Amino acid sequence: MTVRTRFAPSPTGFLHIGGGRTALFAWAYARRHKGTFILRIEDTDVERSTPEAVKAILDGMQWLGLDYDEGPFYQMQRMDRYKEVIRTMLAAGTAYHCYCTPEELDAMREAQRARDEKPRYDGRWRPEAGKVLPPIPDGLKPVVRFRNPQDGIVAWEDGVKGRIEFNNHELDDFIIARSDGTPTYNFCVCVDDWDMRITHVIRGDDHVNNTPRQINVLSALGATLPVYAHLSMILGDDGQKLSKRHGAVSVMEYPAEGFLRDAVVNYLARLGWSHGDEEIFSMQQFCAWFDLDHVTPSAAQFNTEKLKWLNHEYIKRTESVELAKLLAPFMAHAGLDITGGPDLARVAELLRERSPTLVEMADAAHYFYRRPQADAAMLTQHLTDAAKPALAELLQTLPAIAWAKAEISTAIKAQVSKHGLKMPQLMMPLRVLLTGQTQTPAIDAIMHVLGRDEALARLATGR
RNA sequence: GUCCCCAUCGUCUAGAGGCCUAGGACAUCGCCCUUUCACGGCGGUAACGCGAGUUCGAAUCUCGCUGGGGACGCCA
Repeated sequence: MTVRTRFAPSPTGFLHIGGGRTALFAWAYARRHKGTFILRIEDTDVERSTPEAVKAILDGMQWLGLDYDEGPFYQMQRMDRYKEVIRTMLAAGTAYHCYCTPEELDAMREAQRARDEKPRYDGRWRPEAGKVLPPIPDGLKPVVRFRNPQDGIVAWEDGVKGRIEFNNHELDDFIIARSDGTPTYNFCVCVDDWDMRITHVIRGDDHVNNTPRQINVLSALGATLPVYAHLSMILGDDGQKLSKRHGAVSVMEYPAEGFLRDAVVNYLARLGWSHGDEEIFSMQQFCAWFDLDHVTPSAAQFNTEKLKWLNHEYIKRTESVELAKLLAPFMAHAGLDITGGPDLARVAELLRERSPTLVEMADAAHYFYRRPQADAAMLTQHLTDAAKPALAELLQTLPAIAWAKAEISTAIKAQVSKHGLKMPQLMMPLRVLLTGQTQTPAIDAIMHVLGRDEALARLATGR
């Protein structure tokens, strides 16, 4: 039997980081087993579903590199099928009409809560042998409820949590079709998973409570049950539940903040799953390794510091030409025109060791494309009287040397020793004049990349 | 309230009864390297929530407690 997994988001917002990881795991499981990965859009909540959200989810998955083999299927386009199944269930007696109004249901729940009971439908419209049902109210459209078994237990061997069981009497007869005839989530999922021959349902933890209901429906339908595997949730950096106030919760905020795709995927893969001591691995490697056995059942806290570290590792491993391509949009976004300046790949090469993200790299690249503003205090501090003669003489010698890193370094060191200075005494003023900063890569490398004319022009301002 | 789930360093985790005086990674601290800051190298601090039990032996199994989380919609 070939493995078939699915990712089934509801299009009510962007693809958040938790959904991204769920998709990643479901995808990886399919890839690992040479199976099929299906994308299904659960848009039966017409009120909240939007085309923009569908696009946002598609964009998020594409950025993560999660390709699907079938779909996207839209539940709204499968209405006829759901209604057909509801008709057969009604006929088979595994579902029935209920004429309770929402107000009636609210009152019922309230009363139960007041009695410290678990709120659940009391079955007043559930047909039983010998039971007399209430008279059908005029002009009221009924909902359809699933006739849930009242005895016994529903249990399954969860792919990540192990055996989980519920008592059927904890469950009530939930609504499978609204009074307007549209089917509800817990029902559509069953029909879809059945029709799409899903073998492994890998989804968020919050669905554990839906699982026994879905198993019961599937059983009533005579369907074979998939394997269920519930992934624990991802908490924010502060240990709190992820929400809008937690900064980057949308997957698409990560590329915007200068994170590399592979780094984010790698990081997500390690949240709740591990392969021994492996920390850095490719997507391909992940697919080869991924298994449910090593998915942790406990919740994981997102750690941006570690993501940054990983991102930096990936930046350090990226070819400078490739890095320049990734960096270019961030330069433009920072308002830096790189045409006419040094080759961006050479700049990236110098900055990669010190830039955990592309945003930070672009930020650090400013002075290569824009002359620094002289900071009076900084100059006073570093451009000392002791350094000035050395600088003046350096300016005399630089025009004549071969413009290569080693030659530049030699020329600087010559002045350092000739004027009896310590290295930093000349390096720091050079650094400030060249970059306007005190923290930069090596001076000789910067001068080399800047080019002789530009370097001399900047140094001349300190004379 | 009821049901369900979870529980190893600050964080992500290794760990499926002896290999654990609990390993790795991020963060943190110290030292080294050094042309500043980084990078890098070396080293350190730091955890099995508590209590019973099973066993010759428990981070690993069982039970209880405590603490977290989730679900209880004509939302998904």
